[in-house]
Amino acid sequence: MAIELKGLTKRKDNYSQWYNELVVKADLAEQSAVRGCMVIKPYGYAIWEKMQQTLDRMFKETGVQNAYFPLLIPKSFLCREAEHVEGFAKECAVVTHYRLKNDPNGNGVVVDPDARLEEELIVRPTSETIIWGTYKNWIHSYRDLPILCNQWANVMRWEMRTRIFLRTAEFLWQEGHCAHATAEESEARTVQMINLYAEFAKKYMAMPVIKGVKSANERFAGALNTYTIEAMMQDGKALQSGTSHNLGQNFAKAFDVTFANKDNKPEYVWANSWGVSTRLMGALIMTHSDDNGLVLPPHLAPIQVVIIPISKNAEQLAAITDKVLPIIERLRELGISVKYDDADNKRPGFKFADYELKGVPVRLAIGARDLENGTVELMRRDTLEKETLPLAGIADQINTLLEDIQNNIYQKALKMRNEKTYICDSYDEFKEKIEDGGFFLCHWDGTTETEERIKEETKATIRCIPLDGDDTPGVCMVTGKPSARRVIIARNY
RNA sequence: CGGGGCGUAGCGCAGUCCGGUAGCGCACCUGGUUUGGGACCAGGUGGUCGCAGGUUCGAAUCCUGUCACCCCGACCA
Repeated sequence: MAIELKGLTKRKDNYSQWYNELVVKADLAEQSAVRGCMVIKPYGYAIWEKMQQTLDRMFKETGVQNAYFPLLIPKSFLCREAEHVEGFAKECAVVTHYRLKNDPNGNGVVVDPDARLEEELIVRPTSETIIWGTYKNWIHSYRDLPILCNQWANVMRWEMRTRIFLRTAEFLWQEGHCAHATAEESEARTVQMINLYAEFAKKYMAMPVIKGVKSANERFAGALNTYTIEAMMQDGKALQSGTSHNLGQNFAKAFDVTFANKDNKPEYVWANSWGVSTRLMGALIMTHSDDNGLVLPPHLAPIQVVIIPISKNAEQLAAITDKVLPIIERLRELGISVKYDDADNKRPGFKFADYELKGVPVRLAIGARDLENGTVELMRRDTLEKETLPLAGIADQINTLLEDIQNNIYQKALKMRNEKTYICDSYDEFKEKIEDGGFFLCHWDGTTETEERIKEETKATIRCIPLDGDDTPGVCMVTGKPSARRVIIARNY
């Protein structure tokens, strides 16, 4: 069943189809000519930049500095940590040659067989190995610690199936890599960063998340422990939105990174890594969008206010512009990004629909009627409510309204998640209800076998063992064995 | 890699069963009228029908091969 809704085609039985179309129509991104890769278009990138700037600031407030490490990783580096190779080996792009030459048969260029690399290079799927290969040279004494580095980079994972923003072959992300003198310090940093991500999700993305620990099955390859934030999309599926890994001494041992402690005894360094990616864009889209398109949280919207003049002729437009300019000036003083769209080649109705599709939080429309009355029409994107207000003081009102919208869409997302979160003690009931999506708080005996069985029978996985909330013990929903506390089980992207 | 689908103008599609001048809607260009929710009228541009073979007087259509892409699985952030 396909329903045409103001430019979007929403197929009720296929959420991802709808999502893909929204991405394209809101001018965020498109498929590239390269398999599984994505072109992020200017408007989409502007949102990503907002996220970047915010996160970057938050990182730096905790003492993290930015650095950059190579794109290409020698194959031998990747092999050093056994679990790590195992986890990533199956999805790596490999550079084998360094030169092309003209095809002797005249068909363009071919790889020059004489230019084979002695050691193949891997396009980084993540940078732990190259970074620990480098840190070895940076760390000699406890005085060199901690090292708190972050890099903004692209990585590549040759996924079998890709989905725009959620799982592309190449994606943009930040990856933080810290080296510490003690296990306690490293664990504290790991937790600090997952808390930071959760705060970012809540305050900026208006997206509620559940903080938790991954089960052994879902853990990062080479980590002792993986912390995660899990969000719920509108179709009830979970989306892992950020992770922070306590790597213990695994990478220090693999790359032989030791330091002299205060007693001049050698010790392996303690490590953690943490990252979020352009997947957050997917999360943003799938958390807030409605049938009219994107709904952007004001804190991340590249355009927070759009002003659309409605005029019959040039003189009228000039009169409107006169009224609008002071408003723009005041909005900018308040730090609000505003676009005055006085282009005369699109009609107002088109602009209304277009900015709704792009998720601009507040729209002002001003025409002849308003000129007479000294008013302006304001529409808020989250509720689509329209109101005619006096021009005087409108900018300051908008300032408050933006916060209101930010808060409202968070509450809306939270309400949605709460309504689709169930406490469930019966496996039969679980199997039935999981079909409609949602988070299920269930007791689990903590074994990989049970987790695998649930996955096989229901396609749902343990998203995380929550850090907060009800932690009373019980018995496993599947096996009846003892359970330490309820975990979150859901189908996921 | 398995199962299903699809490939025809920038986008969305019809035409394929039953071979006979390449079509429609949107977009785009020109002119005019319009402008408070995706404007209207008139005229116009644009396609070696995914690619390669084959059958035929003649192929988008039939046959063989091949390559993309999409959806569902397996894998994963």
